[in-house]
Amino acid sequence: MTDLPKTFDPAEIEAHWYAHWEEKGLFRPHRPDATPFTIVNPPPNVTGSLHIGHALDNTLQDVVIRYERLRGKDALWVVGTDHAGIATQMVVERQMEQRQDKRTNYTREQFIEKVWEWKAESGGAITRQLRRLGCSMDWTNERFTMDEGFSKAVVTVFVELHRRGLLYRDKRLVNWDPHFRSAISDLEVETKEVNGKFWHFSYPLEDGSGHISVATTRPETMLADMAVAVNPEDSRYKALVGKRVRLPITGRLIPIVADDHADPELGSGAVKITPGHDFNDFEVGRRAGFKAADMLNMLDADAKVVQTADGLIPADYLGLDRFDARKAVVTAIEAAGLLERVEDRIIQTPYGDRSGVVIEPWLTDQWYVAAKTLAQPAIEAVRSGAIEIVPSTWEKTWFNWMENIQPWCVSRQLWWGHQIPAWYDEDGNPYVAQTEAEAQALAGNRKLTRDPDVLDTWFSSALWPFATLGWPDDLTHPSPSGEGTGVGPLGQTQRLGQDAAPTPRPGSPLDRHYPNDLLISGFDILFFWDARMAMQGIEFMKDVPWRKLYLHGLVRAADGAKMSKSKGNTVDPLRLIDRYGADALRFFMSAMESQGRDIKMDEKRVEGYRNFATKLWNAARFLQANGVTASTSAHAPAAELPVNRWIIGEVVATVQALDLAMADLRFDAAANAIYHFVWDQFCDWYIELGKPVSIGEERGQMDAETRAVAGWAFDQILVMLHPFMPFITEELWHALGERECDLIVARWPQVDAQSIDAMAGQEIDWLIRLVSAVRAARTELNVPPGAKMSAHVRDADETTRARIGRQAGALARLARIEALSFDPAPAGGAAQVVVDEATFALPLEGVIDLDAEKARLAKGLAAAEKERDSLGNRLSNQAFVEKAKPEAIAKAREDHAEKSAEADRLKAALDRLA
RNA sequence: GGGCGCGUAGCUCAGUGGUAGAGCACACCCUUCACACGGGUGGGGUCGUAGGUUCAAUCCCUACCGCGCCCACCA
Repeated sequence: MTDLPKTFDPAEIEAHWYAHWEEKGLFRPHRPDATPFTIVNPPPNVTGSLHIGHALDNTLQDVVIRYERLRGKDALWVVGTDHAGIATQMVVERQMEQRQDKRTNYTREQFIEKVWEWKAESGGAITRQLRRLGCSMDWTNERFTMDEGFSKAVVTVFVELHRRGLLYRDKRLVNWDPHFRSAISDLEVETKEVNGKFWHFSYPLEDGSGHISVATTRPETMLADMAVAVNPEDSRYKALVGKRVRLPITGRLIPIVADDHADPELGSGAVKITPGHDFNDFEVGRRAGFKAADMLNMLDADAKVVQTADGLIPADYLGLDRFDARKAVVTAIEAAGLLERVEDRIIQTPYGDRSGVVIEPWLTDQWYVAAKTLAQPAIEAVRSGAIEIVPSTWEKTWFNWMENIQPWCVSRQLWWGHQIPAWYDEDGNPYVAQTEAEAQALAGNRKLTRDPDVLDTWFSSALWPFATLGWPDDLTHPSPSGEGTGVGPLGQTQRLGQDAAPTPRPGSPLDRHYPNDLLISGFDILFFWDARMAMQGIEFMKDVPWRKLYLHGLVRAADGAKMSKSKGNTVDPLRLIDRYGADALRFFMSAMESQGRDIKMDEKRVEGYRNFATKLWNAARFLQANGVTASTSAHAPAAELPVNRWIIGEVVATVQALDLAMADLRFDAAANAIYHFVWDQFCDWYIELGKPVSIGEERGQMDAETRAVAGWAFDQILVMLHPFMPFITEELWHALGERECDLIVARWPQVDAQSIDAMAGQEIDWLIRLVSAVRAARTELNVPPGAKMSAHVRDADETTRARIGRQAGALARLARIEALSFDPAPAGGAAQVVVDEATFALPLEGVIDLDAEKARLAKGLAAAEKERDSLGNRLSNQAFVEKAKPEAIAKAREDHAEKSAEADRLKAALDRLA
């Protein structure tokens, strides 16, 4: 136990205690017999650095995990980083560019080696930053989505999904990102509204009998048009169905088909069909009888024009960028006199969320997950309550997305990531297996080549809740697909019987910690990550990944705008930590988190919580100076003094409030409960009431009982506050005495409602109201703060007389009332204070401004009368008395009587002044 | 086109079927022996608008006005 320095330096404390906790293994104390409690951290990108959203997300998780750890659970917070396919490859490629180097100067193996080197040197900065925030993760089992065990899980899942028919290769339109030259999933496409044009073309009929008008926002695609569609009900065009159109520029002959997709209200009612470059047209094309393989493609991976299979695109178009091709097509159509008109129009345009370039629907072979099948049990899990979503408003969003889910494209044309475990023979038949040897076994002596693609990063992170816990090795039989199983090109499977479904090895981490108890995530990754974890978790573990899903909002800039690097309005959490301390930032995040709503950044408020930390610090200094030390018992010490019995009850009430708030994941309510207890009860009243009485010039001693109770109450404060402010509380915990354990693994206060003493509570409540009322009167009458006064009490009942006797010292110190008598006040002016049944007269002869005092009393009287009359009116309302709940009537009667009496006393006091 | 959320004190936000709270800001007072990153006192809101339900609405319902977000193939 050391004396606390006068000033509180968060930086020093934070570094010291974090290192201490981690070295001693206190983030994951050995508690094999305790109830497990598990959270997995959303693995941040290995390229990432801590932004304000991480600060919120991780603070909330740490609050929960520390709370559960203090409550004695076997609390596990799984941590690791994500290999972040595109993001990481971008970072390394950008570095290469700076050295006049590029990825394609290397073989795939060499490049991947470079990425691993990058990771070893620069990756994972965020894990150090999470430590600065105070996050108590289990670093001893830190994972990476491409570490050996995790990779095994990914391959196993891929092979197994394929074996179950839930993952397949298909040729269809994908969202193609020409910048990355890769397919991306629907979720990675952002639709934006941009100013565009609507071009109306006139297509000549083959037989020369006229023209048909079509309109498009993407003229260049006409080079690959394969039909014109009209609505079958559209009488204008019925006669034309079955005729053919001679396309301008290419001269291709294409049919006019009937299809419901054509909207008679829109444009001319006829629509050009480009099955190879438009999702709608693809479907129309299929209905018109085209096979996917026959759909014309006119773009390459860079979105430059290439020759279609029929060879009809004129040579001067080949190699043009898609936007140049657009201009060229329009120019040519116009020159041919076939451009009817051009309209300005707002167009919904798809962009790649990472590349920012316009996405091209492109016909390729990709791997798809049968999301629709996997979604069904995930829908059911929420519907049945197996997963509870908090706040529940998100359930609808969950259902809506899951119910309309499309096949999930999981292959990416990148180098960095989990390479797809599929091999092709010379005829392009795929063999999916865990290893090349197994694939070869399936293929016989055909020569195999491995699929060069990698998996969508979210495919692997979807496995996070179980693959970090030892899956699949900790299953009763390690490989769920068994030895040498796989699927050949014709889909022959060696399916295991349902009875052979592997289960977690009893007692293994997988067994103990799956399902996780809770997932905390931002709603921005609800579909990307949360939903996919639910789908994969249920499929492979036969149980939900987590019992509860808590979704929080975004941290916004002070003006309410979304923070983004491009806008330059980001707030760096590390700067806030430097300036105010991690505890203050964490408390801010907790106190502002009211179930899912966005949080607006308010630095003044962070500062306020830094001030709160300082307040706590100084309270500890005061206690220390008065010989208060660590309590020796978890239970409240025996106490006789009302003030001590009162604070014990207040501690218990605060624990109850906190437990309630935490059970509901009301972080704001929890933070506010402990904040107000510390500041408004403990510091403002308890410490003041417990201050030793000065005897003459000598400083008095705090009595032994109060020292014991203060020590105990402060200990409970430190424990309760620890989840929110781990650093300062740990520091003070040790500053106040020798401890058996560190605070991080201390014991959460045990609630004992018996400790609440109602009598003592009422007495201190009375005392607080009396002191406050006297102070208010003094201030309003401009009585000098230091002036000591006497008081004459009238109408005091036995209880009040007894309280006055016990609390004389407190009244002297806090209200500056030195002498109290039950004799009538002497003649002359006096301020009068009414508390309950008693009236306190404070003689101020010569000093008092009688008019001011009259005005003061009149104001109080008016307020009391107003409430009295309002309640009176309610009570005299027949309808109220007949229909209101009995409790409400009783309450109104009680309040009415109270207010009436108060008004009467104030009136009497006022009369005495007249 | 669907879905969700928000509009409460100057600002940022809680909240409850019985005439409203916090933090900051503001005003006045206080260098009182833990703390001026403090203490004390105080001012400030017809709880977006209009209807409805109810004995009673800021809280429930409806419509409207404003703001934000998500999803969706209108060429």
